[in-house]
Amino acid sequence: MAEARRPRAASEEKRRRILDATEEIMLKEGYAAVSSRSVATAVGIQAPLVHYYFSTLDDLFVAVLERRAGRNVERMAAALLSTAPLRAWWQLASDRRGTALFVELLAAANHRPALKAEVGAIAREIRRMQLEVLESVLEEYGIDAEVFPPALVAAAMQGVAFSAVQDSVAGYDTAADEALAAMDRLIDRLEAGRSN
Amino acid sequence: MAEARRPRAASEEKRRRILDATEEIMLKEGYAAVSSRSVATAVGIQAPLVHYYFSTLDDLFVAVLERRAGRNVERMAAALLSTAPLRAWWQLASDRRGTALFVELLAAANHRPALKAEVGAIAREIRRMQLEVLESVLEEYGIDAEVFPPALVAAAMQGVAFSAVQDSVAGYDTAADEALAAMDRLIDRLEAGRSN
DNA sequence: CACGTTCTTGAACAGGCGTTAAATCCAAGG
DNA sequence: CCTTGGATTTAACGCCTGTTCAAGAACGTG
Repeated sequence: MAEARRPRAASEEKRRRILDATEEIMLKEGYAAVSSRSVATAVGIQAPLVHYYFSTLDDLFVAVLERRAGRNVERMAAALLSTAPLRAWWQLASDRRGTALFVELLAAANHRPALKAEVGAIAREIRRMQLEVLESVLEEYGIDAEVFPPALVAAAMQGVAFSAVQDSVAGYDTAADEALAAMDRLIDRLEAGRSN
Repeated sequence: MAEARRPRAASEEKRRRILDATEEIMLKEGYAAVSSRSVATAVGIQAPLVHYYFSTLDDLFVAVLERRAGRNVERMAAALLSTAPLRAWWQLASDRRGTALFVELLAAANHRPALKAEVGAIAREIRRMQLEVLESVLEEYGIDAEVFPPALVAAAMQGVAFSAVQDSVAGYDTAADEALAAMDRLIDRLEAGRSN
């Protein structure tokens, strides 16, 4: 029995290029513009080759999400363990490219069950990590957990980032940059006054 | 020159039914599922008739947004003038159906310039109203405008509602209902402690 | 009833879609 | 050098798309 031959060096690289191109298209033209042909053109290959690497478009979307999410779960875990958890978390949450992509994935997930399941699993995992840390750390920040329970703080971090970044990226004139700056200052204040 | 004849009574009704069907499709299958044929089928007419009422799909999307937004601008204006502005605002912002539709419109706007312009105009108008009221009312609520300036409060109201409602509607298990409940209590507390 | 407008349809165009099957290319192993 | 098998392409399938055009139906008015 012959040894399993290793795939060519170029093939893992090609997977990466396909995922990169898909992200780019989602950001520039929306998730609905993602098709085997549009992705293929962007990469410089033929459409069926996309299906060779990702047999259906659902698989492709899920792969885009998983690559992003895998990195983000790690980063969030590291952020929450850092010496300034709120600041590190906020920096992650307010990433512009990530947020823009998130809007598309969220909307796409609404009518792609496989993607929706994956989004749900990742969202739950990340929130679980956040809540766990907040349980023990809110007090150090001097935040009254009666008034601002972990679930609300987590929703606020996520929500403010989402709302302001989305408006800022899209160019909607809603004082979004002012809100982002104020949030920066608020986080600074909280980190400075942290008791531990 | 003959007097301009009024359009038939049924035709305004048909416009409404087309817009209703479009909203329904956006909610159930996403904005990408909106097509002249899918809308026509839902209404029980032929595809070209959709174009008779809304000559392009862009026009249709913009009309959906405008109908919603028109109502919402009025409601928000009324809310901000009410005796409990934050509570009324929060009730509006946390509307489930409106939020779900908003995700779709936001994503659709990212690659439909005409829609994007309209979203921008409406977002700016609503935010302007909110900021104006917050300028004068934050103090009454005992909120330090140095720490929580109007822009941040507005982004937070919008963001928390968006984040929690979206997760709740999609069924993502992220303690969203807990966050919504906590926000309700927070608003209650603020309204109760209002000095005016 | 006849006219003119409004509303509605049937048919068609050119193009894009996801996906499959078969054929071809090409590099490495024996 | 020739076989093997992964990587890639060409061709094709049936279907859906936005939109236009011309024809027809339904209706209010003179």
